[in-house]
Amino acid sequence: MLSQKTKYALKALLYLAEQDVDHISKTVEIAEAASIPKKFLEQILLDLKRGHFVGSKQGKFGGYYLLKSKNDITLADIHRLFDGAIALLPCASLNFYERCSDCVDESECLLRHGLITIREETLKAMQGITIASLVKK
Amino acid sequence: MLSQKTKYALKALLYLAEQDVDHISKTVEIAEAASIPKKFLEQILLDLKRGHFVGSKQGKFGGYYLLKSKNDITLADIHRLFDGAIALLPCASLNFYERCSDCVDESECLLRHGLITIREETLKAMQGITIASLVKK
DNA sequence: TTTAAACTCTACTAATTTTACAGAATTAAT
DNA sequence: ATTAATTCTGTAAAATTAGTAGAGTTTAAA
Repeated sequence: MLSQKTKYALKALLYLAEQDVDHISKTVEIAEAASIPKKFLEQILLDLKRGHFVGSKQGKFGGYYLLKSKNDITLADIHRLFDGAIALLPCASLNFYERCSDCVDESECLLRHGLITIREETLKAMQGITIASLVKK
Repeated sequence: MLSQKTKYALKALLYLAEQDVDHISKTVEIAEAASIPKKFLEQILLDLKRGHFVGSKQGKFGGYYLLKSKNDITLADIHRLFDGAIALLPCASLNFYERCSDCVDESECLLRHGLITIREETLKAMQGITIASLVKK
């Protein structure tokens, strides 16, 4: 399941994607439109900025805007940024690989192969969902 | 990601699937073979029993055995039993449906449609992975 | 009928993660 | 200077997860 954070991040990105290009959205504006606690959203937008998905303008009349094209922001990207691995176990993950501490021989693990298959399929599906595809209905 | 509980449940089921039919496995035997804390495993096996995936024989020389065919136990089943919904949000779930509290109009929600697509695809993938398919390499 | 060896059940606890909130610092426009 | 915004760090409550404890129940066999 997605965490609230990821869900809020997606809703914020959707809001930004719906604005005119060059429009700069204040945090409070996004928070109200998308029903997100403002202080929590501040953190999320900072994370999105560090992930280079959004840009910001500081100071008075500042705010946030999409940095990447909405076609280039996928559900997989945002999931990885906030919730981490797509795979069901770290040992089956591409970007968050970690060995299982209780695993004697990874190549012998019956579970791992199946989980890699799942990861490949869900990843493909999640990469197919972009902010753009969500916005256009 | 899978919880430890789900991972342990799968490992326990894999162990049971590898035994001869009619063989009854003691909890301690499974725990040692699959590196699972015994007391934790007891709970897990009880849950698997309540889910009708395994059966048990009580008393001396008792233990656990597969109740369903290993072809009929899917990753989706076990995920649902221990970790709940396959979908990324409750509002996109079949078996664990719940309305989002912050959602004004569900039919208008841009996120939900995409998440339903994802759920359909991951569910199909997870239903394709059975204990049998995992055991036979 | 007693004992041993197993499952069954409920409750508890510790650690971790999630979900925020608070407030000071910084930046930029007027 | 002042105002209005982002930025940064730290804190805290709530929920979840992972695991432990211990008493109870069942069954087989001596």
